[in-house]
Amino acid sequence: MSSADLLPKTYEPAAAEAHWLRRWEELGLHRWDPASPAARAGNVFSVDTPPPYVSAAHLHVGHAMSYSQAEFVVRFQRMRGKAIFYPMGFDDNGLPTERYVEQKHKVNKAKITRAEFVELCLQETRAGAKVYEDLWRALGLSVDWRMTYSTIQPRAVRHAQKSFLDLVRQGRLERREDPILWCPACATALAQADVEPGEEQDRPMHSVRFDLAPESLVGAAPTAAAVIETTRPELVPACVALACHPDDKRFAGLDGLRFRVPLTQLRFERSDATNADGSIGGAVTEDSYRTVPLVRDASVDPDFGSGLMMVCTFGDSEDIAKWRTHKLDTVILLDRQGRMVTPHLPDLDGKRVHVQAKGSNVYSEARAAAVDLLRAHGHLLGVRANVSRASLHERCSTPVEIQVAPQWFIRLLDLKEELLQRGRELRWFPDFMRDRYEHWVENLRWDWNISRQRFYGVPFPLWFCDACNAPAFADEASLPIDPLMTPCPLAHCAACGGASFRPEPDVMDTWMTSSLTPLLNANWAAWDDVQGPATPERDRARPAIYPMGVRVQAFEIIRTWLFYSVAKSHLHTDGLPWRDVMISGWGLDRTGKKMSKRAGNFVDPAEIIAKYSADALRYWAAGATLGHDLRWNEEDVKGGKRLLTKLWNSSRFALMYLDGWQPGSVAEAPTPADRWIRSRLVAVVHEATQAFEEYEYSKALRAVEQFFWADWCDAYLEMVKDRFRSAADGAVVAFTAGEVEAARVTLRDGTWTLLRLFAPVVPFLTEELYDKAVRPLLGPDAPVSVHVAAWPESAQTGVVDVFGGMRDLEGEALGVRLGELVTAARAAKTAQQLGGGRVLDAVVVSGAGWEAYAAVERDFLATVRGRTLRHDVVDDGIAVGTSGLRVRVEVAA
RNA sequence: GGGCGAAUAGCUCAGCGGUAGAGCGGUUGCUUUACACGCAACUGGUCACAGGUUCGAUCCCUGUUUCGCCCA
Repeated sequence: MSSADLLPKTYEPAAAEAHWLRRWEELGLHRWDPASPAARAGNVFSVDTPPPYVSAAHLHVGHAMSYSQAEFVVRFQRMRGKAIFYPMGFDDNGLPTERYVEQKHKVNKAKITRAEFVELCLQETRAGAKVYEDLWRALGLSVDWRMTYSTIQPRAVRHAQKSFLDLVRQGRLERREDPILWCPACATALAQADVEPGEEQDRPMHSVRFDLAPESLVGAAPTAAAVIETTRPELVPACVALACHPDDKRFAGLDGLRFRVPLTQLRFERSDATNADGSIGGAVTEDSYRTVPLVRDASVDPDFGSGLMMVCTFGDSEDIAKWRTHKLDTVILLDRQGRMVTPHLPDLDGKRVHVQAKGSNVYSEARAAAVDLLRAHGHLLGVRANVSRASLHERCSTPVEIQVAPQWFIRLLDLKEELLQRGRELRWFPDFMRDRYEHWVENLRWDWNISRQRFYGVPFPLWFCDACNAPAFADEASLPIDPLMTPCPLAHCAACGGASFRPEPDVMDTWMTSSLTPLLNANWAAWDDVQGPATPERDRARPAIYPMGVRVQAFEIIRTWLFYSVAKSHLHTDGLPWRDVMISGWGLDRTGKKMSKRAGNFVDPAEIIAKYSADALRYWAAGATLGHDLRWNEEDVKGGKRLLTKLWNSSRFALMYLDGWQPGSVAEAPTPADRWIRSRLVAVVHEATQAFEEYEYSKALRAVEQFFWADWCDAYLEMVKDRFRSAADGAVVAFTAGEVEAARVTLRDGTWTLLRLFAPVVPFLTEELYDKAVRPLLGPDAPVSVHVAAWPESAQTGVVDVFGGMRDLEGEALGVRLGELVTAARAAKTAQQLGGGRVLDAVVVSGAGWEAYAAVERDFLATVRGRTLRHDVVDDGIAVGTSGLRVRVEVAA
């Protein structure tokens, strides 16, 4: 059997991909091996890759894109000789999972125990993880699946709790009653990250008159009043100040005065009698107003409305800022379900701020009632149309409110400078992403609230004393622990001696755990454990991989996942979590919108893989410039499929001429064509290497693909065909044995190098070709897989290991001339409607300066299949580049 | 309102101080023993707009407009 028969005429991706997935697993190619020479030498590339929420079952090609992009670099680094630590994680705790389970199982939280609910969450988590893992495997992600972690597993819980206790020990944690973002529908505190801007909606602007308090009227015009504009009239009774810009002269006369808050004078006296309409009876009387001061604050826009602004507790974060700055009173009118608590205003009391009407969250029964009251008492001066956006809880689209409740906070605001410095120490790819981190940290205004009033998440390792409310923290050795299941080990409260405790019912913000993924991968919590050979691989302490090599993620979670991770590593290890950060863009649909399950514009990656192969999908993903979004375009996936076919066919072609070859029996004598393509390949190897080192996989692929298609296939393979023809087969040029040998060496080494260059992006096809076509040519020491073969440029020496590793500039110049001649002659053939295979009796070159082209005459004739070359003084034919030469072709009649 | 990014061929995108590039599409040939998922030759662009710097600007600077995103 000849070696050419080893390659079937067509490539069958489905069979090949399934085969190699199995085989790679058997070979353990992707396993982290701490005992490997590279790992011992500290030559490690470790990857902190995003643990996706597994519960949403919303996988689309955008996910396939971003995970593939990171993996291109992983495969490159593996070939560069690095010991790879590449685990996959799944984020399965927190609110998103709860919401998903609630919706899918129609859970009524009143009718289910906490334990039952958590079990449902775990069940969905396992099912979701399976879907993800199947896709990641099918995509060929070279993950060490033994290292998989989940953020709800005991090891992760232990890390999150240890992190908590460590921060308690450092004095970084505080329990405070603070204004916090709150979802009235989910009845929990939220992180800034859980909030998204809503659509623009009609939110009318109400003009409300505030009268001067009589005691302020001394010396002022008795009719003076202040007018504010607000979209939240129901919060008027919660007003604690009016504010204007410090330089606003219009209000100069009002400084130091106080204003009556509308509606606060009303008193409702409940009577036992019931009114005729069934409402609760009672008389409304008037009492004294609550009054508020005027404060001056630079954040007030003097051009907005009347220039005077109402500060209430709390409508938005601007209110909180002014409340803090000016140490204002606190008046809370909303309960945790978003209902008004105004016992003195029965028309308003108990009314909900947001009614979840179908497809709308605009209607507010509280607002309507408040407007009626304001109007009835003469405080409403007008209503004008206005559109604006509310901040919504991204999981349920309920407008977010602000509540005050005791929560655990990690103090971060005093660390801004240090955290900015950490951001500067990181290497950002692309670099401009650094700005997003800088601006986020600079504008940081709140400490990190890590409390969530939910069920499913990492419990806080502590109890409260029933007598004095002092916290009793769990011992670090007892982690992981759930205080709801385990009684407090203390007999008496350290603060007051009390003997009874209650568990902290809240759970931690999901980022509290996610921010630990670098430490979790390094198994930080186990660094001080005694470990033996029996310690399972996934539980081993791995301080050697920390800090990790690279964090991979999308840009929208720089302010959360990345920021919190940097903060945690700074606090726990006084260092960076990783050296590099690689920020990817989004997968967009064909109209340029972000792809998502919710929007219904997603493309299922499994279908695409089935239709075009995983390699083809990866090829599409490789088309996005790092950090930029990529539109879905099935044509580009087809382009990937075409590339696979082209690679397959060109390798078959090369192999055909290497059949039965005894290398080295003749000394090779490279022609200009050989010298040109060899030098070009050396240049491309270097270009691709540089690009991959900078995480510029798309640039690397472009360079390689451009070379492969245009230079290697269209040019060089055509140039070389004639060398393998005998005179009987119609050879037009007689090449020497040394020249034929040179072509064979070029075909072998070129093909081998191209497979290695393409391997990170299209791992299956290149492995199949390597195994069937190239490996037999490399002898007994051939690597077991193209993916553990040495990258053609050494990481240590920078030397390219193919064709002597040096550029041949003279050869490249000859190649350019050859190319110009070939193009002109082909144009001449096309003009005469001659096929490429048609043998020409003569090629006629005219013009001065032919001498410069003489060296490429034989390669030229061989390429265009011309028997003879003739010079002519008559200028005629197709121009050769800018040389002044012209070319025409002649065939026998 | 602030920030980041983008604006280049019909489409999707590279490029980025010195005569504008690729893929797809379109046109015309070619069934050439690797490949018709191909080959050859073509087609196609005031490089958003207005100023400025420069011998020279798609590229640098300033401003404007439009789009996307992040944050107020």
